[in-house]
Amino acid sequence: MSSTHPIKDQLALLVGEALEVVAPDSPVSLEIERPKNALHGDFSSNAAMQLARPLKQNPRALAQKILVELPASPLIAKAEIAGAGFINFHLTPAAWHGIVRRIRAAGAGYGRGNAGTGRRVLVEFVSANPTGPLHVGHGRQAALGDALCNLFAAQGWDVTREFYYNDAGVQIATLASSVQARARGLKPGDAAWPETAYNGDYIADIAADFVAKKTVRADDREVTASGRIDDLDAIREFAVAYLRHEQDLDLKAFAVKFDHFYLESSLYTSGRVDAAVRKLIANGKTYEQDGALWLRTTEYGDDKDRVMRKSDGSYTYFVPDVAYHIAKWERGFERAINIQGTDHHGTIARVRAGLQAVGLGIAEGYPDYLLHTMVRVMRGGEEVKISKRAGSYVTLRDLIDWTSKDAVRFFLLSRKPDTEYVFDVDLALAKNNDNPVYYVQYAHARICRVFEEWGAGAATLADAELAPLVAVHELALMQRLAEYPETVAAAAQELAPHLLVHYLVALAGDFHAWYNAEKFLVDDTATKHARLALADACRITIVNGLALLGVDAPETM
RNA sequence: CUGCCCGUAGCUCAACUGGAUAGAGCACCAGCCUUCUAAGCUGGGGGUUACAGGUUCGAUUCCUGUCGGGCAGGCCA
Repeated sequence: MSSTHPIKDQLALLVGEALEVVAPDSPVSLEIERPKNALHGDFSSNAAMQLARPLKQNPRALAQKILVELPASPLIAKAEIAGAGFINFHLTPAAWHGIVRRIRAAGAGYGRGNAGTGRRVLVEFVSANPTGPLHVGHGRQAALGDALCNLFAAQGWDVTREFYYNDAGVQIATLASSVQARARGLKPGDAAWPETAYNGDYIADIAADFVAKKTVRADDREVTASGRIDDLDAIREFAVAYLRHEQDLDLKAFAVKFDHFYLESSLYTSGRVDAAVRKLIANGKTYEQDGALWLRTTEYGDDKDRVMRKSDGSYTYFVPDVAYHIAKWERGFERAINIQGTDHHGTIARVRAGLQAVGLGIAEGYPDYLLHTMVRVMRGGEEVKISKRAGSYVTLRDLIDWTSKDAVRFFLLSRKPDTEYVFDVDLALAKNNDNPVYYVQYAHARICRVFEEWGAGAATLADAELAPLVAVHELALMQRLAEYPETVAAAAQELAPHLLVHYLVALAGDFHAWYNAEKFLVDDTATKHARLALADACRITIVNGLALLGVDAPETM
């Protein structure tokens, strides 16, 4: 287990050397931990406790032997045995000063790793069908997906962002007939208004532009309206392009950019769906019953077999999904991550079963899924009601307009994806410490302001002596800064961007506490330079962390 | 009824994936004060980690059951 923590790594090496003498043949998982209680030092090792059983020795006695063999190091002020057999390390201030130098030398590279170097991952997210503007749930996906991509890229992965959608299914047919009804002058509530139609006002906008023969250009297509109201195909094409363009604007406002748009219909036209079905049949994983074709998904842990091809000859929705994921695999993505709402969790077993059943050697558990729950919106102390039937719902762009791209991103990333989130619009607008985005961005702005006041650039601090950094707030801040790389690594590995959000809030808290306790621009030059260097390291880390979340770090606020 | 997810301070959430006395922020209480950016700062009270068992040196974390909440359970997507 590599920790990626600069100081833990060095301590692990030291303990490892001692273990080679004390217990050369007993492999222990060398983990250096940070004790919760400050009295237990800066770091601890439980190696002696792990070895007690296999070596049949008292853990405290083992700890003593390890201590004796521990190489001397300028990092360690004191190492002692405590509790059941922990070895606790108390570090010298100089050990922490190395962090500041390391951060300032690495700059934008601080926190980057190489765990994914040479590996390709495809992240599929948003994937909204073009039937309306993006809503806040899509916003959560967009924030999660983009942050995850940034995190993987920071670990060296070759990342592709993909948006998958259907431009030809039942929902799209409904969209087309809704626009057609509007183009004919009908409104929701009229006797002739189709019962299943979408009622939103935006449908009328599309109809008006279609009649006016306008041209719309989306990121992946361009269509000019014919204006012929009886041509449902033409209406469908125009409406799809129109709403794709609307979604592009939503995504642009949210600063999310996709590498590819993948069409479900292309899986049919390219023959991929048929090929996948033939493969499943040839492998004996299917059977006919009641006029339908079934897939034996129970062979792969599903609780019942699933219909692939309905008795009317069309495929159920997960068949193209299987074909799509075969394509992902064949395109060379050893890893695929899908971000979806928890309401779709039923598809996971089916898609994975289909991928195993085709027998192409696709890794078990491919693809990964990151599921998220719904988002509710509070404004003025009341919940903003979302009613799809009435055609009124809070769009992603509403939320961005009411607050800001940064607030929406930060807030939507601040909770574990699988817990329900209530977005508080008033809190997102608050300019005080209750607002976590403000709190973090303000820490950055404060540092920038101090440097402006000082009047020279951070580069002039290259040779700054850091010995004056010994105050408790300074040590706490340096400890926090040292944890940044492993936080980024964990957030990527566990598909958990919220870990980085919590980290940044804590880092900002450490900074503000220090700022409140000490003045930086003091008369003593050595102290001043040391503090400015630490502030600069803090600034670099905040900028790097916010960038991974897709949040800006303004210099003034 | 079945499957998946969740349950931690009054509220919103953490807890480095099995470590030592479970931590922050709101809110509450008590002081302080306006300084490089101000809309505050410092301290304090607050917990049987839903409940009951189990696994082991050690459990918020892993296993079983119960209770409570969310989402699913279509030849819909």
